Amino acid sequence: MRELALKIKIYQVKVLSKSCVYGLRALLYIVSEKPRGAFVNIREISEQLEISFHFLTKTFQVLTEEGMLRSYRGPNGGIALVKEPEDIFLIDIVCALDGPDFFDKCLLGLAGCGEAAPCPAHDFWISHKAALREEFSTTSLAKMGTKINKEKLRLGP
Amino acid sequence: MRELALKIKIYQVKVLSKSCVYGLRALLYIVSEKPRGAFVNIREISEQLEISFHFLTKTFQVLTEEGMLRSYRGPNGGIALVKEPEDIFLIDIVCALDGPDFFDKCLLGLAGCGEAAPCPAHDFWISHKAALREEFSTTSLAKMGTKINKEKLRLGP
DNA sequence: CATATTTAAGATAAAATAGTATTAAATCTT
DNA sequence: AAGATTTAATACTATTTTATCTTAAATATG
Repeated sequence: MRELALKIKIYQVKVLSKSCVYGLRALLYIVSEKPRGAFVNIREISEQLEISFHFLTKTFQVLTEEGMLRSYRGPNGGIALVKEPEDIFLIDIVCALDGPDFFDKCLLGLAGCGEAAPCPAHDFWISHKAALREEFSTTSLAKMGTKINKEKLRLGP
Repeated sequence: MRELALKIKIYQVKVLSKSCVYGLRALLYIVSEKPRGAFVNIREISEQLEISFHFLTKTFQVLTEEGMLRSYRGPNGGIALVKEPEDIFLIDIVCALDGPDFFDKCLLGLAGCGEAAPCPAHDFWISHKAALREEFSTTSLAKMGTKINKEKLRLGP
């Protein structure tokens, strides 16, 4: 009897890490659903967005270390935004969770790629990444929160 | 004596997988350095671009399975492009190695995100990913090869 | 003060990705 | 035909990312 080999390939292209995506969704949830400066229960967020509680907790810990969130233990505790939503931009969250060089490095991963010694993809890639960086740098949590409520956009399943 | 804990965080944002980047660089090397249709020694490529020989071999195997390359064993063997460099586009390589949905899915990873039920990032993300897809779809290996030679662009260290 | 609630921190496990090594098969050269 | 060269295929190891679990610390409440 011959064996039938079936190979299935799972494709995945990453742009942002899971941690980063969870962080973005969670903060968008907070600004769109909760009053300003309120401490929000992590468990509630994890249930609403169907994200693992412990994983989300660790993600928030990074943001707390970075000074973006403050945390409060005990009953009615949780996490809260330190700054006003107008002053927090998407890029801040991405930088905190995925590093400062988001869309800022060579597509081909060559060290020192730049005007002086460009890789073949340099000039078309640089224009797109600059545009994306601009977009992320100028879009605040407040703006997104308003948009989410007005257009009834979804953050979870 | 107290212990001094030093935590170093390595940041990495992935756009393309290593395998995909290696594949792109390798094929660009072939079209910019070698005569058309020639069989190119994998070892040579790996040494020129400083990529692990075995890893590159595995990457080429995928491209061979996909029908983009043909391979030839034995002395003076190697791999060669099946189609003309004019007819191979960057997106073909990316699709073969990183999957067909490059820049084609929701930034926040929400299944079914689209016009009907968009996530908050949908409309600004969609325009950029469309532009990138367009760029990758219309840039051929031949075009890149010419450009690399004319502008003396680099593919390795 | 005791207890319940909640985040913090660390340990561990699972999954995905990247890299290495070994053996087999095909082809050329002599 | 024998041996050398080179890709193919498989197995193994290491690293990184993601996810889970457990314990500790802080806080509020009765």
